[in-house]
Amino acid sequence: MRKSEKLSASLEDYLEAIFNLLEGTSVARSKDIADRLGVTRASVTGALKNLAQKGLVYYKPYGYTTLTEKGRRLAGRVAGRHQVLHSFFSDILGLEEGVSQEAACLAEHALGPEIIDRLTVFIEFVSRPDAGGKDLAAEFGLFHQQNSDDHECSGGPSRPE
Amino acid sequence: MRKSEKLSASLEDYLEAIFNLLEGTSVARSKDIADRLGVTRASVTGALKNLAQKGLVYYKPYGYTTLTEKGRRLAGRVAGRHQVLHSFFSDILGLEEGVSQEAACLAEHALGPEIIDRLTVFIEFVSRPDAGGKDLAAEFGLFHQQNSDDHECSGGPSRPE
DNA sequence: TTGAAAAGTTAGCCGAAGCTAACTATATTT
DNA sequence: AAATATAGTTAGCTTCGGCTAACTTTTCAA
Repeated sequence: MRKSEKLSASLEDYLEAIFNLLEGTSVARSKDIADRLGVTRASVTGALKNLAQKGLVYYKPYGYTTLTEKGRRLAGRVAGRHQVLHSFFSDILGLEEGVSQEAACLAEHALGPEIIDRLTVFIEFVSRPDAGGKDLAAEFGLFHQQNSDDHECSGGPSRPE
Repeated sequence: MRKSEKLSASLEDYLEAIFNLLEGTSVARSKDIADRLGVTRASVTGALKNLAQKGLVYYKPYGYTTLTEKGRRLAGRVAGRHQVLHSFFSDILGLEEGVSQEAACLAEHALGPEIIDRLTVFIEFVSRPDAGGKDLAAEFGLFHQQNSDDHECSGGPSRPE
């Protein structure tokens, strides 16, 4: 029962998608997973077989797909990482919803537990009611705004890159 | 000259490695790139051809490899992302050197310019001399330490995972 | 109830990025 | 200068994770 061999980013994505679909009352249909991840149904079938083989989902061709206990735990952790990152990007850095979500999706596979744990504590720290009588996020919002005024030259979106 | 088709994480790693090697007085030998990235020399050859084809490095079999102007710019940006992330993990979250480096390596490919820019400003914000008379990083260090005492149960490293 | 539409599966292909093994070129040592 | 060690290359294989096209199963509506 050890190691679990660490999932690929791709498989983590599938697991997380299933987890989220199952939460939203609806059932985890192959089509929905495909849509959510922007892949074809065929790819989903492949991934499900893979996850089933690893004991993370119950899979039966043409049947309902659900998570095993192990799969649910793992998926929950992935979703948790996502949540923490999203919260940091959104609530603290004050980035737009879309940007925050996308970045959280990408980064959630790259960052290990040490980072996520520490970041969690950091968010807690910054959000605690008595932060020396200041709201750090709000304060940073101001700082950032002033700062961007300094650098903004014309009106267009910066960084054509 | 547009799009540049966005490099894969792997190719960004090669580019960054070459960039770093070239900075450290030494020249970018294939063997060194291989060692640094933990891949075989054969893989390096493949990557170099690929990068050359994209106009990012000058490559001649058995010859010296250097960056083109375009390659240098791009590599610099990647290295910059790395630096920003490392600084955040290390200086603000107070994570160990090793953990910070590793995480920066992995995350640097996932996060877009919006995040990196904003994070840069955030670091600046937190590090500015007059942060309401407080050193946020140090304060967080304390907070985190107390906090971890609460959760630490036995003596061993947490999260056997 | 039957027949089309939608969902799911299968087979076979592709590109990326690694690897090994065997080869070639360059460097170093004697 | 010849021999050997080291660096670099090539060819061919593997795995992963997508894709398309064609097929099967299920669902649903006439």
